[in-house]
Amino acid sequence: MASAKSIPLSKRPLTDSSAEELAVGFAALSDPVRLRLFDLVWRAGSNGVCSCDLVEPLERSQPTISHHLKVLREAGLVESRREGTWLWYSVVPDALTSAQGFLSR
Amino acid sequence: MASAKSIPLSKRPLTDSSAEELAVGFAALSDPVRLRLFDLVWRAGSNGVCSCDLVEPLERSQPTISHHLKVLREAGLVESRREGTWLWYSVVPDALTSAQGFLSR
DNA sequence: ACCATACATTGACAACCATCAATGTGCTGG
DNA sequence: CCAGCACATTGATGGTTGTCAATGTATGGT
Repeated sequence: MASAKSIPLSKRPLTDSSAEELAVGFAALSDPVRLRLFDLVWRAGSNGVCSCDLVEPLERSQPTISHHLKVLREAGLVESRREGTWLWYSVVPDALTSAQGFLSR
Repeated sequence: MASAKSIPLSKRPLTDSSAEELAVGFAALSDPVRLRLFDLVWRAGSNGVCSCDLVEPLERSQPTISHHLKVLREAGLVESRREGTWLWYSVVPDALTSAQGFLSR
């Protein structure tokens, strides 16, 4: 007999939970300011970028940038490392793999 | 002299307008219900799927599904074709290429 | 003409979001 | 210990969003 489990994962529709997980990632990238923010962090590579260098190019207040970085962090897209007074942000490795997997099928 | 124009596009940070365009696409995919909706339409292939078959599996009211389909349509991700009383939805070809391009660098 | 079906639109409401000024916290140098 | 810098948090505000009940519109059959 053919049970539901015999259907390959890729042939089954999105489960509620994986849709939820993917949506969190996409939501983090759904704001233009946050996208440019993520782009700047990404370009900085593994060294990362000091958040003090992110306020001016995005033309937003410091609290607003801090808020967006928090959203990106809680979505698991970026992480931060202390360096004295400064915080250096970098992209979490493989943070985008599930999104990439969904978009390219 | 080296002008800004000599820098390759891929090496320059996201412009405001392309960030806006990408954000619209990601925003359309930032809701779990809408993601599953898009997934179902996608799986239907070029034939498309009747929207009457999308209400029940997503456990939302008909107006809610209609609303989400409108969001996906206005984001340029899906399109609809009339077939008598029914509307058949399908994914717009190349709708995801810019998003894919951004995510895989 | 009438009715049923498929889908869209409206209106309303609670929840969420982007933004900033003001304030708080933690670190460093003197 | 204090002054200054980097960054986070709070509170407030105007705008947006997901949802549904009610209603509207279009199409097809009888």
